Amino acid sequence: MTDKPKRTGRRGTGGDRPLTRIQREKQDVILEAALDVFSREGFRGATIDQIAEAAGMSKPNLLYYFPRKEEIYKRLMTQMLTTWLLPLREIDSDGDPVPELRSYIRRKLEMSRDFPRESRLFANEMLQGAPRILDVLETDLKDLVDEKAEVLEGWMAQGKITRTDPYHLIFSIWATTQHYADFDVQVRAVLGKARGGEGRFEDAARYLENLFLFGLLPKKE
Amino acid sequence: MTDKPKRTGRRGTGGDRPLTRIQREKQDVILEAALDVFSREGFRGATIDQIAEAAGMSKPNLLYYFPRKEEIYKRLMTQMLTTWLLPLREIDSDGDPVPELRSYIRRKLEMSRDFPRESRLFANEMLQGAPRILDVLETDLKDLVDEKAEVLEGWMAQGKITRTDPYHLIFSIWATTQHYADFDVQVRAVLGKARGGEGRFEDAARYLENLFLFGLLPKKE
DNA sequence: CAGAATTTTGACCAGATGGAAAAATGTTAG
DNA sequence: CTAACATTTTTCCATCTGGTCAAAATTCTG
Repeated sequence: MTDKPKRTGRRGTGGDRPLTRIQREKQDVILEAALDVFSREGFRGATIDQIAEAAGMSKPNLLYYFPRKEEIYKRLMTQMLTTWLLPLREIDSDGDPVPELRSYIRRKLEMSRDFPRESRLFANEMLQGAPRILDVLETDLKDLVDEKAEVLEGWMAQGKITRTDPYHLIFSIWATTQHYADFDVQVRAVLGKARGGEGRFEDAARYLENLFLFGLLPKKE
Repeated sequence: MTDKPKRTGRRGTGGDRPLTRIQREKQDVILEAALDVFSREGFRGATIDQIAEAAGMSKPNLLYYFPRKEEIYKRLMTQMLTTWLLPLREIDSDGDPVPELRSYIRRKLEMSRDFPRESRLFANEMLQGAPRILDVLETDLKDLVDEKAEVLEGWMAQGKITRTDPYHLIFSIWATTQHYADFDVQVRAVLGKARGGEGRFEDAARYLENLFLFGLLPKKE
């Protein structure tokens, strides 16, 4: 009655055998295509057919690599979450507050520029109430933010930055930087052809740096 | 061959006759339910059945009032857009910059608190690339922002606020305030039970006011 | 109240959608 | 080269989805 180690599943990627070359390649192609579709349409709005077409393969073929839609989505989510939080992790409590914050903002803005689909994927999940990652938000993310909030509070106690709410400070950095990925259409539409080109990210970086450091009140000379 | 003014359509709301009481009531119920579903699932992700159930009526009955899904969505969009931009319109070029901006931020934050679904509906449309309202963004919205950007530039010229990019200034107010509606789950998850209650909006208001006025550098005494 | 108009329901339909099964084809280690 | 395994294609299916239609039920109006 003991199962021999012989493969029982005939599915491409179900077992524990190491992935073949083709499996690795195709999975990447699928995830890439899925990122496109999911980040635009959300989980419900995306269809396997759309993803398969974007990946250049047939639906059953795609389902050979990911047995169901949700698997693709989950993989994208976890993949994205780690890279997405990297900049926050990198904030160094031993560093100087101003350059640390400045480079955090810059890095987040660069992520919006270079990985807008990841940002939108995340935003889409949030809008839906984060049904599939709520637990991660409440544990891993919360822990990380708690930790960094303490760092910020330390800096405030030392008088290096002004005393303010560290959580909302983090929120405001997230909001302002991710805005350029999530609301990209709007940003372009409002800036128009003249200013909506690639330069918009440099403009945003300059503006945000100033905002976070000095606010809007004119400096008294 | 001339059509008599007699109703040709048998549909509830197709013609130009004034709406009956029931039509007005039911349309409101439907729009309310649709706001719930569309703001969570986006246009593609939402189904007529879901909306009908949320509205407490059968699908064909709902389709009697709105002949197709898209009609409901379009109505919600235009309805939302006007109220959504009200606070921006209300910025008064003759007012004092600081209280004007302060109250603009407060109003936008109140909208996130009181109309989070409208905010999410808008965000959802943005994420999808604004396929149905891109023209409005490029005309009405752009014009309005251009106008207000000029107001801001006037204030800057007078030295009342620091010289900075007025467009990105507006973006940053949008981003930070709408964040509390669109990313509500995340905000709650990170703040936890202790601080995630209703007080979070007051905290946010206090924080944002400070950020926009003074930035994060400590004030030199 | 009767007749007209409006509203609601139930049955139905065509196409989309997620997914299963099995046959056919390709790849690769011995 | 070939058997074992991996991949792809074809066919198929049940359910979901947007939407139609006629008949039944209800509401309004004179």
